[in-house]
Amino acid sequence: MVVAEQQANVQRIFSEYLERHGHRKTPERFAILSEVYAHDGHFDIERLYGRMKTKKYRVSRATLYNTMDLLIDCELVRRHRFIGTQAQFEKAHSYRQHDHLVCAQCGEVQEFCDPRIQQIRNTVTEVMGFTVRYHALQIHGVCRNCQAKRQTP
Amino acid sequence: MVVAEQQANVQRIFSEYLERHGHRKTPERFAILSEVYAHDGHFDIERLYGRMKTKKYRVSRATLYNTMDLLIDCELVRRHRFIGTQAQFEKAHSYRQHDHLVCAQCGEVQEFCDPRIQQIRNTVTEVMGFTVRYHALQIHGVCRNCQAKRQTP
DNA sequence: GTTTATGCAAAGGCTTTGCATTTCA
DNA sequence: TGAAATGCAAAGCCTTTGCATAAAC
Repeated sequence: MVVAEQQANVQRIFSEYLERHGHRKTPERFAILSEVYAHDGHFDIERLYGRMKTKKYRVSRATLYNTMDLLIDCELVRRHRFIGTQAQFEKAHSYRQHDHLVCAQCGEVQEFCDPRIQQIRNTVTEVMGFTVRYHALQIHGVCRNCQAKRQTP
Repeated sequence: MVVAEQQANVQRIFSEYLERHGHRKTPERFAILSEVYAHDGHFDIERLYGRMKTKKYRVSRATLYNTMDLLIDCELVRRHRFIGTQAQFEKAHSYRQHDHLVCAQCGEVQEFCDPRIQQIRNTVTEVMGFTVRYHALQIHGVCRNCQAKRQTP
């Protein structure tokens, strides 16, 4: 099963990361990673907190924030700020490179891919001497659905 | 003088925008716009508040936040969230299209341009039926300076 | 046995809100 | 004059911090 494979994979990556940095391998950390990789799409801390509370594992918000920092550092999770101040997260491993379309009307966030973004990253490295770790491209506007609604109100 | 020209230009755009939307033309609003366009680079609300306090015009933080929303709506100002929760703003008119390189080491934000981003916007419109209003591309990593420091510590 | 992580609650920082006062139209 | 904007302070929301307790190593 692909999902189980991915779980095993990221758990191993995280474990190695913790070891390499002298961090402890607590059950909370692995439970959080597991929960993060059990779902698709974006989530905020409150939602993750709720999910874990209803399930077997209850962790504090503080631990969620701390663990997110670790997961972001080892590139298993990405953090976004689409609108407002609240951070949104998503899993980042084995997930095809993508960027986001944010609809100003309905607030929905769609994903899209474009290979030219990789070319831009390469150019930035070559021309500006900038070592790229990651990028985030958000395109804001009005999605197809909301546009249809506009025309026939 | 080019600066004065630009000031006159954006004041007119803002004035027309306010009229078109039935908003009032208060001196605070024009003073804020003027202050925003008197400087280059990014700024946060606190800095703008400080600048205006030391100068002739003192406005409340609430009015600054409200006016930023208006200026963003008429595309005279852009809002960014580079790191953390605090919003950064910059003027947007007559300013060549650009994106940002964010250094994780020193926190500096550089600008860069790449015409391929416009092609990506066009493709998104054609293929996904998404009407683009604006975009934001942030590339995170380590800038040239910090990399040099790393090598010779 | 140390040292690090967790959990809780309190503090913090940025932003928004409510309401009295002022000001534009 | 009437509706909208301002200013101030309080409230809100998300996030971080401090400290006692628990648990890795």
